[in-house]
Amino acid sequence: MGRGKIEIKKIENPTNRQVTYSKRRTGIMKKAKELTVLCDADVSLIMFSSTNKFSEYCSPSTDTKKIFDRYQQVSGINLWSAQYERMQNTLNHLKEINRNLRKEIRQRMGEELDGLDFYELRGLEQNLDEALKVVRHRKYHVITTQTDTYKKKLKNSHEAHRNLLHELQMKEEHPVYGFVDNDPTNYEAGLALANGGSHMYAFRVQPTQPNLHGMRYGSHDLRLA
Amino acid sequence: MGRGKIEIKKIENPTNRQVTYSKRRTGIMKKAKELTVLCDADVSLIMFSSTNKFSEYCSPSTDTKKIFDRYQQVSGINLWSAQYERMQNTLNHLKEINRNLRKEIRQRMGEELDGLDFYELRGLEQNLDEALKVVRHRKYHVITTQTDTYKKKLKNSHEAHRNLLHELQMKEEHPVYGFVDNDPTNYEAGLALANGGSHMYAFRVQPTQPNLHGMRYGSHDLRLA
DNA sequence: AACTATTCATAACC
DNA sequence: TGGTTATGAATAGTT
Repeated sequence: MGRGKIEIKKIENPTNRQVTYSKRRTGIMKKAKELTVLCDADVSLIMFSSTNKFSEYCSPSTDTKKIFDRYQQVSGINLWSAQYERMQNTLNHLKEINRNLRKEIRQRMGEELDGLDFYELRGLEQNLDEALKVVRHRKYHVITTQTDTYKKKLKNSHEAHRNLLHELQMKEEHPVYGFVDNDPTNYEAGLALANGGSHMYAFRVQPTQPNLHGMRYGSHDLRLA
Repeated sequence: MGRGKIEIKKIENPTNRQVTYSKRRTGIMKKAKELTVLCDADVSLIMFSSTNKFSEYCSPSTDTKKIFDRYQQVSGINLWSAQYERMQNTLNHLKEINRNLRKEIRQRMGEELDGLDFYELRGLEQNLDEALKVVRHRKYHVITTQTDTYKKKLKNSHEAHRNLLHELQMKEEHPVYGFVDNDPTNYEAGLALANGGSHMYAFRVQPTQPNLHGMRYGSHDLRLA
């Protein structure tokens, strides 16, 4: 299709090559467009000339990235750089660690003990025993500290109340008696008064069944493992 | 270029469309090849028909992946960013879960309890307590089972030994006495004999300090967290 | 899938 | 590069 038939082999003259590239590039692009329109196809055409000049055509209905994604799915070839694989490995490694962590937690909850030999069981038992002691200690510490805190708050509250009454008494000359509970041992009731409600129930040790569903323990998101 | 000029618009007849697609596909592929050879260019051509049939051409000197990498560099568009981001998110999510799992384990070991309130501590305590019971029970079960197993092994060993002696006695007429320990309660010593060594030490409960470094508990790979 | 009349792309030239 | 044109290639419609 030209003034003469040509052999399909590399054009050695760089200028000619460039000219031909230019002309044929527009030609193939036109073909790509026509294919897109006539046949309702998705086409991606990427070209680099021998001088590394870049041109592309892509169907208007999509974009190059989408074509690549489809290409990946269809060809099964993973186009991604090594980084992708590295990430995938990291991901799998994390999942593996995750599985192990979950297993350890389950074992620490007394589940899935079948795989453990005597020594592991003994180690786990000792570990749990130690932990239990520490947790108990901590629990007592917390309840004691909080009790102290509330005692102090109560004391402050009493004082504030007293001062307020005193002020009122002074300013309005309307003394109000029989209102303040001065028993310093009844701090729970005093606190309820100070905080304006039954907030203190939160600190009463309730003799309920162990409700671990409400606890964080053993309730992690399992979707990704 | 056919029996008549056609308008460049979607061919509504699906059969015609498919035929045209097929013809033009080979045409454009030929063009791509020619461009590659004549002009020493790198070309990637990807097509999806309206029926999602996939075909591609790529210059032999390179491959689609390389073309995509070059495309990325030249166009500045990061084709993987979305996927990459998704993976990154998954990764972060996993890491987060991982952190939480580790934290839970540490708390189950009696560490890092500062953030827990009274109820959480009480829940943890109860949970540990339950687990401890189960683990203890399992430990006893294991030691009992293994003791039984070894008792049986010992018994078999004794029997085998006796039979052997008996055979020797019968065949060679050289009776050997004073060699067999027939006390069935001394199964540990008997087993040591049967197994040819001090293997049974492994089942003596040693009064050592809890050596948790040797245990799996709390010794996970922390590099990725 | 093959044929062919026709249109189209383009090689050589400017 | 861009335009012109003779020529071969591609292909629409048909079988």
